[in-house]
Amino acid sequence: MVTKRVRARRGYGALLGDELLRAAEELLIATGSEDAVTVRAVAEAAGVTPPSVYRHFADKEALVEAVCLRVWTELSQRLCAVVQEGRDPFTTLRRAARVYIDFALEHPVQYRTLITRPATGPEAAAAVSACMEHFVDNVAACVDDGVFQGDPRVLTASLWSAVHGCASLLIAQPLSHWPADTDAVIEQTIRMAGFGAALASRLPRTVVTKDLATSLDELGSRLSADTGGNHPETA
Amino acid sequence: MVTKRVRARRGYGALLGDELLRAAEELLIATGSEDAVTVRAVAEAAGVTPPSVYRHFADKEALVEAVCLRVWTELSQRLCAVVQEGRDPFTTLRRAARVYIDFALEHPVQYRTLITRPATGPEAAAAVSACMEHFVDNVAACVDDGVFQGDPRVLTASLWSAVHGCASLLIAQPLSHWPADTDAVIEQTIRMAGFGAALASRLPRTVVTKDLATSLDELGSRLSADTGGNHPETA
DNA sequence: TGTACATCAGTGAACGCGCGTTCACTGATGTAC
DNA sequence: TGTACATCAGTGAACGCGCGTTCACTGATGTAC
Repeated sequence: MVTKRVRARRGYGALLGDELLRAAEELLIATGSEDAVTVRAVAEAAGVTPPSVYRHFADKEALVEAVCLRVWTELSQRLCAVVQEGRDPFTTLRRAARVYIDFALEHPVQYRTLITRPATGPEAAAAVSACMEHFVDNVAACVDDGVFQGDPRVLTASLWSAVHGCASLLIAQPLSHWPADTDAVIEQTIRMAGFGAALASRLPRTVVTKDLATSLDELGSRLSADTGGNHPETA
Repeated sequence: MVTKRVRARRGYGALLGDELLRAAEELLIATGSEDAVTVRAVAEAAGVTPPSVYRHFADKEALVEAVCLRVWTELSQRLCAVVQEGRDPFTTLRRAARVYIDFALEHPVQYRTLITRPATGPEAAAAVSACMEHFVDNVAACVDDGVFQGDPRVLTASLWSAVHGCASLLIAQPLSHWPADTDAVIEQTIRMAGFGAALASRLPRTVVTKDLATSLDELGSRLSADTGGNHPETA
């Protein structure tokens, strides 16, 4: 039982709306399960009785949708901030990927809830699209730069798959199946996706494994020499 | 209301166990939601009363776990079949990726349920590990072949991220944000992941976008010439 | 071949619970006169 | 400055529901004698 909330002054009733949203999100975090976010639990966490919730949200669905909207919006803002750092598109893309995964790992339950629930309301749908568009725009810029080739939306779908998949697996699956070094997995995934998207469109449908390996070795040493002899990270 | 089930002959009580499993899985498919799999609903679908379920499963949890085990086992078998086709490791890996994604899209709800729920029982955990190991073994073989470099478990984690992420996004997110051509997205993702894993470990930490693009262009035309002048798939 | 009986598959009714939601209400507070 | 009143934030009690689970039971069936 949480301390009872002091009733808002007249004209300030809307305050409870925010408090309910915060309470719902904290409940989600604390329990790790969307099922725990019940109207009753949220009301109690906010120090209020269940019917009060209905003064601010049409029903439970609207409450959960509002929570998701907050999270999508925050993610979207973070990605936007990355874009505004103004680096070249390829670097920006990799930075955005890292920010995306970090965000997901910082808010595992919220991320899972977001990505599982198709956004039902128009606002939430817009927030999802906004996230997506940050990636698409950046990928299109990579195509303009010549580093990627092909349909930006298809490329984005693949890149997003890798990034989302990495976050999703790290959240969902127990550590036992995974390498201990989470950071290495994230970095490897981002490099794989970025360079893979650049390379895949340039290769023929079938390649001989040995030829591929040899060509990649040559390419690697040439580019390493160009950048001052950095050695590839072959642990 | 489903037709009532004829009571099993004496000594054949275990039959109901299978029927309940099938009923539960069909319910999962039909409704698209794990929440719809209630003891009551499963019992009714099998033409039986709720208490009967407890003659075969300790509780609801055990029932759901058993359903998941079936699905993991089937996926594991399919991947095993791919490995046994006996192609070179890199090709096998790409085939396995395709089979994995196809399986997930054929069984979207089951796949989501599987990947969301950490396997609680020892049998299910073993089935998950088995799936994972198919990939790890194959990736290790690719390392032996020289096409990949680095820790097979880290490489596998990244490859699995891409493959799982592709399936997961296709299942979870509405079509609106996606390119219409699902098949193109899947193929692009698999190529990106495979070639990306091969390339990433060979590149220095930082590369100049322009140099990368030029080098990749050269590499692409050389490999295309080798295989008889196939043109890269730059739609 | 007949019959008593143990075993087994499945039932009917009920339990307590927590859920989302509704309804008529209370009592504080700002405002009009 | 005082007071009546409309408005507003939030309440208390209850509704019907479906859930997982338990319990004592029923009645068919194979088997031992």
